[in-house]
Amino acid sequence: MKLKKMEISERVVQRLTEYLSILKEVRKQYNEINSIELAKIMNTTSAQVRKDLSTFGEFGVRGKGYDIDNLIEIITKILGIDKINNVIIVGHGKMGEMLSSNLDVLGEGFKIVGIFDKDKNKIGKTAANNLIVQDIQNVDEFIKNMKNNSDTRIEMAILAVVKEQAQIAAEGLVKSGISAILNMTTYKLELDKNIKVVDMDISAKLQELNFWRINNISEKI
Amino acid sequence: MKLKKMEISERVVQRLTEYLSILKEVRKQYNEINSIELAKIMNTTSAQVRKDLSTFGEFGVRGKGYDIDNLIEIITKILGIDKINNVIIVGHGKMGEMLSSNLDVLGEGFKIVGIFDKDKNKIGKTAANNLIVQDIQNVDEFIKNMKNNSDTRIEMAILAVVKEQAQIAAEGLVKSGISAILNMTTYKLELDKNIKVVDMDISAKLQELNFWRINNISEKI
DNA sequence: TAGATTGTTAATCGATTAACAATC
DNA sequence: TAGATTGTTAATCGATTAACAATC
Repeated sequence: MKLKKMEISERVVQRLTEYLSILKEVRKQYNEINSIELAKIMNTTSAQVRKDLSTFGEFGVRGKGYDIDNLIEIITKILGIDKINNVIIVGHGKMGEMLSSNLDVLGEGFKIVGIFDKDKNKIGKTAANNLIVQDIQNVDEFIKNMKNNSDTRIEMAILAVVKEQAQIAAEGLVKSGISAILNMTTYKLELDKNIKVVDMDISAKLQELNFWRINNISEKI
Repeated sequence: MKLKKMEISERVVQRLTEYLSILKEVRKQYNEINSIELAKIMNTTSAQVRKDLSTFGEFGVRGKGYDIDNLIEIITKILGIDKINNVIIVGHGKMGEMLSSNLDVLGEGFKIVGIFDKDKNKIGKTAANNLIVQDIQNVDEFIKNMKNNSDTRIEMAILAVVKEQAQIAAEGLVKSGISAILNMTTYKLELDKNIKVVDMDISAKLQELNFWRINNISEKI
């Protein structure tokens, strides 16, 4: 799939993940959908739906709409979750445990292939997904051993350490070859700009929500 | 604090939560900061920092910059986390358990005052934070009993049920008086527009991250 | 006062939307 | 063909940034 490089905005990618989730839901009842119906569920305009999708190609049929299965397949490919992407979990506290024990939370397309912690009491224990928690000191060797086979290669990490360890842990991961980090800590990582970081901060989201609640003004969409 | 209603964008509020997190970190070393330094950590421009802050008032000193403690206090107030906001957790699976056992995850300003589930095996058990898991059928009574005292009133819920139950559970909460929901499910809730919803979808964030990784283009800031 | 940095205006940039030709 | 809905262009709207007067 060819993407017009540098021309895709963060917003479009975010909406793409929303479209996918909605389409999977709607598919339970329907085979087809048009931009007007999809826009309604998304709380946006049909023009935006069509524009977003047309960023990646022509997937609709004029006069008819979109085939839902087709759209699901295409978005799945665009997001790279048509194949399994290996992920390691770094930090096996409450958050890390939730991730390794909750089979559904990562969704399709991702597989946890390693769990690391620095706590001697946790190292060696078997997590709910049957992986053994490894010493964070061995993460470099682990990643490098896996990197020569595209099926085992690891480029993504979920960072679930305590805030205080976030920066140093992230730097170590980058040195070992990790190029994408889902940052579950509240620490704002400062890394080389070719490293992709997406932040996932529950307390920040709660703060946002609270702001809108107490100010009782409608969020712009 | 007076806000110019309807004139605050979602982006500004999101950045406000980031400023707060960064300022708390920087405060460990410094007392003051200027818009240039703050912008550098935020990966944005000093103009944006000043514009964002000036949305809410004049907090800086010309020629000097901002007093960090002062800024922290102000943002804390704007986000309404200078007081305790009561929250209930609905759904006590892996995600709900993580939330009720991880003391830090909600951050300051929020307090879990109730945990609800519909699973008979969970109801009556004591969670890690010493609250007893209650039958979801009692949530309406619980919320209504609390609502006449501003210290006990509950307006926020964290929705951590399985996707299939999300819509129906959310509708119930709204009927009981909940006006703000942090939605941890992948289901796109459809509720009255005066109900505030913030989505927190780990799989969606992973998908986003994966997109940027495989396309290796820089996200716009 | 001179130097520095804010707060704000105006210019720019980018994202959303309306409108419509293309076409199923 | 007539009706419907896409894909895309052009217009609009909103957010970001540059620039600078205000002022500490």
